Amino acid sequence: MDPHLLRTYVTVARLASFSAAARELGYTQSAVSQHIAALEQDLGTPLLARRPVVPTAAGERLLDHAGPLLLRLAAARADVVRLAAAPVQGLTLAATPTSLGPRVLAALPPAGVTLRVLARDEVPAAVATGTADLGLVDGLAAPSDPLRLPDVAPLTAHAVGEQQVRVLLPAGHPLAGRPALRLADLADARWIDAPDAGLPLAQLRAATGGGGFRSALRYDGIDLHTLTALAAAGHGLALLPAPVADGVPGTVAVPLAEPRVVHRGELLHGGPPRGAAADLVEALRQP
Amino acid sequence: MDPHLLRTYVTVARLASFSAAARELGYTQSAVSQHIAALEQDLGTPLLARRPVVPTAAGERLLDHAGPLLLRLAAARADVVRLAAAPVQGLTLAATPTSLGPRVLAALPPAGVTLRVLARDEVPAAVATGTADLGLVDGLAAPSDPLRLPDVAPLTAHAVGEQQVRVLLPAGHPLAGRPALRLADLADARWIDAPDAGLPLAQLRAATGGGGFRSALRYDGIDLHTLTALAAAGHGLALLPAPVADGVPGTVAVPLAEPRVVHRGELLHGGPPRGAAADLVEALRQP
DNA sequence: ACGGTCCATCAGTGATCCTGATGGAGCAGG
DNA sequence: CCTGCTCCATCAGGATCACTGATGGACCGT
Repeated sequence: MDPHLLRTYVTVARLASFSAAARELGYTQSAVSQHIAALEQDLGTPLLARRPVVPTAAGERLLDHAGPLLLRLAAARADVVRLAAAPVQGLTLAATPTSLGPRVLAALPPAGVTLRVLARDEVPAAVATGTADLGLVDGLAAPSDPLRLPDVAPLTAHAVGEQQVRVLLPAGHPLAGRPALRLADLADARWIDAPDAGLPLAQLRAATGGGGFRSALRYDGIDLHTLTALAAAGHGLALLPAPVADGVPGTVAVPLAEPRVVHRGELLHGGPPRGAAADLVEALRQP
Repeated sequence: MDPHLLRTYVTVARLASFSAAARELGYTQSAVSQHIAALEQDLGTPLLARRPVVPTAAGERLLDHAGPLLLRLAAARADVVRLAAAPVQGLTLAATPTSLGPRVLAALPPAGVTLRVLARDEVPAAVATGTADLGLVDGLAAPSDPLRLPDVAPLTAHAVGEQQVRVLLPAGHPLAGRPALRLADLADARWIDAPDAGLPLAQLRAATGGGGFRSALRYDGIDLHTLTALAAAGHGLALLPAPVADGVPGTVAVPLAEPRVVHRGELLHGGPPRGAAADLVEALRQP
């Protein structure tokens, strides 16, 4: 199970074509065919049905493994090389949209920062593969409970702050006048499902133990302004950290009383941070 | 970064010797030397100091990655092969010592079961690599919260039961008469640190947010009888699921009132279970 | 000084991995 | 039915790679 073979396998499966994969990878079609044949012989089972090119059951299973595997491989390489390479100029920060609270923004150095806003799952990957020097992720968690992150590589996490959670209601909503809300009261409401922007409904369902939380609209983007505008227009409720939820025009942000969860931010890095990254880690570290 | 090179690298690092690694892997010393040289050239940095053979900083970092990486690779292979191979005769079950509650024991088929009791981290690895068909892990968690398991591979988990948590006190302990205990009251007590037997103190500290929980004795074994005997003899307190803690001679098992955690068991499997494994999954599945 | 051990290096060879060419299968159009 | 096209499998050949076995230099204990 050579990683090269694995890589050509996933591109063949993705493009559903041997020849297209060969073009993309810079091989001849012959080489790709041999790669797949070698993999199938090694594993003792067909992985792809030909004509049309579709993964078999075993092939599907291999696809589940191959992505994380290749990611980890890239992460290992990047992590080791990072130690050896010269300290980088500048600082690349990968962050989820809701993780950029005032405290982080204040601590950023005045120049030389590249900021890439990514979906929640992509941040650890970016840090692991060295695409970013540091990562900022956030999410709902019980107080002083670490976030559950996909472990693509051994990353170090520091808590950088916990913020209150607010329910974002359109201004005219019947519950808008309440001083606080319990999540159980809102199980029957319609929610915006925005997995990439930090609001996966599945997480809410898990937190409250099951039912409810129907989705009114699924938002696959990442932009928070759009998300709050959707909430203001009555397309569904949203659960957001206080600094993001407060002051959105046309909405009311009501604190969440129950369950006792907080919006927690964590700073990720691979090896020991160096240069500007080290300064930022030091500045943001929980006192 | 060929996995073969990675494999010889980890064995060289483990044995601190090129020649010993060559013997173990069935290579010549020359080949091992070339493997390491190839890796170092590929990554552009020395990984090992020679004479004595000790990993450099970059090498240490690579070691952190290599283990999980090779594990995942083996897991991917096993998972795919499992789908293709003939359904296994019998059933191999990997379990932590505390995970074998009465419900599980009752559901086991009357014959043909191989049971391997392993440390908590080794169970997912055993299931992923196909050493076991099914895995049973357990641990403390908030009610209806999934366990945090090392994700060596995409495994499927089913909850199989939640049990009350008891503090195991020696019979003469001053707190033995209490109807219930709060963990915060016990932060200053001495605990048995038994990471392999399912009682890692680090987990307790995390659950209560920090301090306390000094360790009186560290128990590296896996055997529960020894652990309860240690607790009875006053070598420290232990936190155990009710079915294990109740009825241990010379001890009193007091329910834990605060924090509200349960002892949760989960059943793990890789691909879709087949044969006897499928029956057991069906029988244990939470109704 | 001298074996002994250990790792690095080198030459040689068998295996491997590519490319380019060829062939068969399926498909659309005539 | 035949033809032209696309797609994948297979084959032959050549460059490259990965091993072995031999040799050499560095260090260690005697």
